[in-house]
Amino acid sequence: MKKLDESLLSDVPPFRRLTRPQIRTILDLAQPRRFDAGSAVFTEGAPVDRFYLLLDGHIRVVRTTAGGDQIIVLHISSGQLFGIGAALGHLTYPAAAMTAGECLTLSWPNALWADFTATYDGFATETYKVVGNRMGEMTMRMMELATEQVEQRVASAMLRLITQNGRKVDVGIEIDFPITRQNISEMTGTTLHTVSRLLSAWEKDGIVASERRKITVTQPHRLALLTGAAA
Amino acid sequence: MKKLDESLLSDVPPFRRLTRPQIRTILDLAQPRRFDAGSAVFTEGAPVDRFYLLLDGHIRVVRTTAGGDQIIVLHISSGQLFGIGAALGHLTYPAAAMTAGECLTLSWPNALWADFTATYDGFATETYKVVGNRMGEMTMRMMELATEQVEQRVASAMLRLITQNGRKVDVGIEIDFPITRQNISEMTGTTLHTVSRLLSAWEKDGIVASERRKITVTQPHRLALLTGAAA
DNA sequence: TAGGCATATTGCGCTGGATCAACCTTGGGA
DNA sequence: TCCCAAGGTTGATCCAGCGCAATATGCCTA
Repeated sequence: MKKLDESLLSDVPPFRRLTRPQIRTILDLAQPRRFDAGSAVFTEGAPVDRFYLLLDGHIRVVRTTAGGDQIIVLHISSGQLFGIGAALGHLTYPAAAMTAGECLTLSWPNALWADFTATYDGFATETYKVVGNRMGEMTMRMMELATEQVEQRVASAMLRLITQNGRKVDVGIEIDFPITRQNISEMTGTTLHTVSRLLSAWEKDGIVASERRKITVTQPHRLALLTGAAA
Repeated sequence: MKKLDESLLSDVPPFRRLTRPQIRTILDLAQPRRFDAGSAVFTEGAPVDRFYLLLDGHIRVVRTTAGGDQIIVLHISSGQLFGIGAALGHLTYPAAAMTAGECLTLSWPNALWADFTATYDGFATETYKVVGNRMGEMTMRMMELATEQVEQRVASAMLRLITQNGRKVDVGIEIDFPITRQNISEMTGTTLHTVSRLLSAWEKDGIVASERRKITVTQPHRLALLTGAAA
């Protein structure tokens, strides 16, 4: 196995304040791994034994209800830690991590979590900042689910996707990973049928352009209007 | 101001592993305060300057949407830390803390957070365990909002209330603080009308008994059936 | 004791969006 | 080259629960 380059971690917030030798040490302890599109990095309920860093690709954090419905709790984009149950006292993962497209990860055994936080200044702080942000996003989602109409929720979800996972292309901003109507319905608490109808309508209005498993937002500002301007 | 007794903190998870002298030190740094029912300990968007411990009473963590709707994110019961934006890198409180009934709090300036976590073994770990639990509860709520019918959501919310904030009385389990139909609707993303109808129906069936601002669950197991047995 | 406000109840009509159903399109594998 | 499974579209129907409205009731203040 060839050595990992230190530059991999130098831009990742939790590691940003570290020296090259420190990063070298951490990399040498890491287990790199590649995942195919649509596979599970870990599953809901599995024992928390490692924590992960997403080097490349996109990951969906997914929970399944007793009734069998899946919902997408959040998306992880490259450069973020995930599966950090160790930091929150979880014994089992509360959700599954599914790859959206091919992914590269690093991971470390749980036992190293305490070492990292104790040894590397800023590691804990930066990590918990991420946790804080995710909690903030989750409360936003809760508020939307509780108070907004489906169209507004879907518009909000799409805006969040292009903000966090967008890639600029000539006709607008494209969601950086394969995504289906079904996926969007799992993010917004609706059905793929309704999402399909909304996207069709928006496409007719020139707000979005979509192909199979791919969505591009051509007029983000108009999408933003749909978000809350109905009031 | 009279001295606070050390026994106040000896049963609170984050402080449980500490010695008496350590607790003495922490108490001497704390600012105690009493709040009337229905007042705000802090408001959404206010700068995070202190973190709090609820000694007695109950607190609702509340966010308000752009459209003016309030939603209740979670409830804090006595013995829990809250307003711990300091631990998550928040500069402003992402939600307001409203008292449900009279409350007693201790609070410390943010600057002490780093001291506490560094000095007192287990303080950080225990605290982040609480954060982990709250995240878990939030994802549960999101799943319910996204996939379940109103009746199931309200039943789940009521069960959660009596589990976390219930007091055993002779006829059943009573919610330990004043709560209105409106409050419940703000927890479940519905209207006070629908909640009122549901409670009326349940009362007729002998599942709950309610007075103004007070609800007692007389048959928790039947409520649990309503939660998911509809499938 | 009266007045006023917060809380709760209940009826009615309407509609957003789920459900059911049929069919189309695309791309990858044999 | 053909097949077929995954993904997407669109029409028709139905109903849970929201919005609106009117009324009731307990509680606090003066």
